[in-house]
Amino acid sequence: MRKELTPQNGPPSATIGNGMADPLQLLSQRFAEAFAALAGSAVDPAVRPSEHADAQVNGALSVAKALSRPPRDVANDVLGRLGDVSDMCETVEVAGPGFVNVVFAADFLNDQLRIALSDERLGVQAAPTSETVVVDFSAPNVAKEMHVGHLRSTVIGDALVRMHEFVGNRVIRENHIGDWGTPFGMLIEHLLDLGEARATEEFSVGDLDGFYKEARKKFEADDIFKERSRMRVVALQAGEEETLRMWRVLVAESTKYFNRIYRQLDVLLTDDDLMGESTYNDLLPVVVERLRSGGHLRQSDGADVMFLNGFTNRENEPLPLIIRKGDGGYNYATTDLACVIDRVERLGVDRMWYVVGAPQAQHLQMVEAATRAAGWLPATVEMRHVAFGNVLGSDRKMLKSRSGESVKLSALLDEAVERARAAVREKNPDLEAAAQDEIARMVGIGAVKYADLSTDRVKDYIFDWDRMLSFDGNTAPYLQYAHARICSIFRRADVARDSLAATLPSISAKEERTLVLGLLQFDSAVRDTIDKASPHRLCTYLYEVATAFTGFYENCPVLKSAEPVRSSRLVLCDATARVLRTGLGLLGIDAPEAM
RNA sequence: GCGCUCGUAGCUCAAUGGAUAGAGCAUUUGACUACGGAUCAAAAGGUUAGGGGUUCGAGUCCCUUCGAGCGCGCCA
Repeated sequence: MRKELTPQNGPPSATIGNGMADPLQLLSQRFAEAFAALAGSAVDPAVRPSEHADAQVNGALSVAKALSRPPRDVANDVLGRLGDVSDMCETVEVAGPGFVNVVFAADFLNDQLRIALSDERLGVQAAPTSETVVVDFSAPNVAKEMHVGHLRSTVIGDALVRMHEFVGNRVIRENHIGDWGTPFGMLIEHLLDLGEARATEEFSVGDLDGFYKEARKKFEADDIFKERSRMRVVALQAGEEETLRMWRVLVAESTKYFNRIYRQLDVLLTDDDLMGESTYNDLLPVVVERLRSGGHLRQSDGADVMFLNGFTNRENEPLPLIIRKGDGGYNYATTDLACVIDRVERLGVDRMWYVVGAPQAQHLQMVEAATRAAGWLPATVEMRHVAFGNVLGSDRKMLKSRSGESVKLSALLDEAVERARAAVREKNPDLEAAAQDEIARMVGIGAVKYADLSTDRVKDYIFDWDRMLSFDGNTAPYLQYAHARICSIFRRADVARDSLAATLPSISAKEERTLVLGLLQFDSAVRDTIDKASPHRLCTYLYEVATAFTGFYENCPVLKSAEPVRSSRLVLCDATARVLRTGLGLLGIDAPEAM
């Protein structure tokens, strides 16, 4: 069976988040003082990774302009005010038009690595204050198949949840499933026609699209059925008990199905995270009443609407946000407003992140504008659209199955595992069948997730089995392989990884220093990824670590080296494996110990 | 028509306003009886869609043209 679905970080403890930072940040702090002394005000030293050194400081160039002085003079002046940095730096020198190139002292890097390794979070600092973050993601529809369209929201949202939890924020996952609205009249009537037993069976084999399409077909072709459906919607909204019971059957069967997909995908979502549209029904009249009493509602073509500054329709007239339809019903905008009230007033959020496709941008902007205007969303609370692009086929059009339909998520994940299984069987035929299955699952699911997470989320990406399952390049299998290789070294060495706790790393070769410098930037990588809500930044970082490890592995023999080098290198191996495993874990991807 | 997003090597993708725009694949050349060959090294490949501007410095910011995708009143 699968492992349990708990996040990997334990509860905060005294041993984590102990204030260490990556070398570039520490360097930045030192330079900030020198720049402030020189310029008379706070200046960002602009410390960056460099191809010419371990780090470069760019601040002198921008300051020079303001001071009307030659940049190199300013850079030299800064160095003069820097004080003694020999504890940290081996060399500090002005280069080019006014850059300052810095090479760190090996002992300093050794120390920082030792500190990071004593921390179960590997140096990643806790959020300054623990914030309450709602992440709204996945959101499939009841009685409908989950398809590739749900992949990105689910995978990206899950990764962001894991990262927020990792840095100590209080995260509330919200799965805003589509469990209400006019289609339920037709779905319930179709359920009645089929009989519950048969309908339940259809759901359990995962053929939800068939169920939905049959209902839709009858609705369009059969006026009597259509009328029954309308009446059923009225009964549902009126809370008629038998109707509600059948509605619950539909929801329960659907969520069972969603959960199967979520376990298959290995994401954290459970029934506890369900916050369907129906959850907010009682709040909808409150939304209207508050807006009305606040003087925010206007009448337009019989509907209650809000007009918000800056939104116009195709005739260049003010574009309304429809709060209550002409027929008295509510639509999704009203529900989204209720969501904001719930999250702010009941949950006390600091941040709301909507992991929703890019086409919803205008809608979410209007929801934000409306709730800010109504005074429900304080300026201190962040509302952020974590937008993403489409999954495309090799033809650069929306990914479709051969028959032209959207691809079922379950079928796609099955295929991923099957393809991974074939690769594992071919490459490592000695593995036991059970191990092969488990590794195939980790590799196949990991490949799909990583392909989705490793490119800038706002862009479309092209879905390509061969590329995502390749062991070369920026892929999950490559990172997993690097991790498995390290585990193999320890098996051969017959050294327990935790026995190295007292061993101090000692950098000598340049490949070691490159690797260590990379490992020490885990903190920055994670926090930058959260700041930008861009998982691909963490992916790029992990790929760079794996690449640096490959360079180390090729040039720095581990097991063949004499002590104390051997032990020091084993520490670097252990550190790399921990960063890779933890980093992949933050993306929701497992790292097998052999593959 | 208005608005949003995107356009980087043959392909797929990176790149906090910083030095010579980086990777992988594919191509070409080479290395080693191997701490896991699922390897490594090297070469070649670019007017960052075009044009203008801001800046000491622009793939990145602003304007504009072209191209692609998506939104724009009672579905969600």
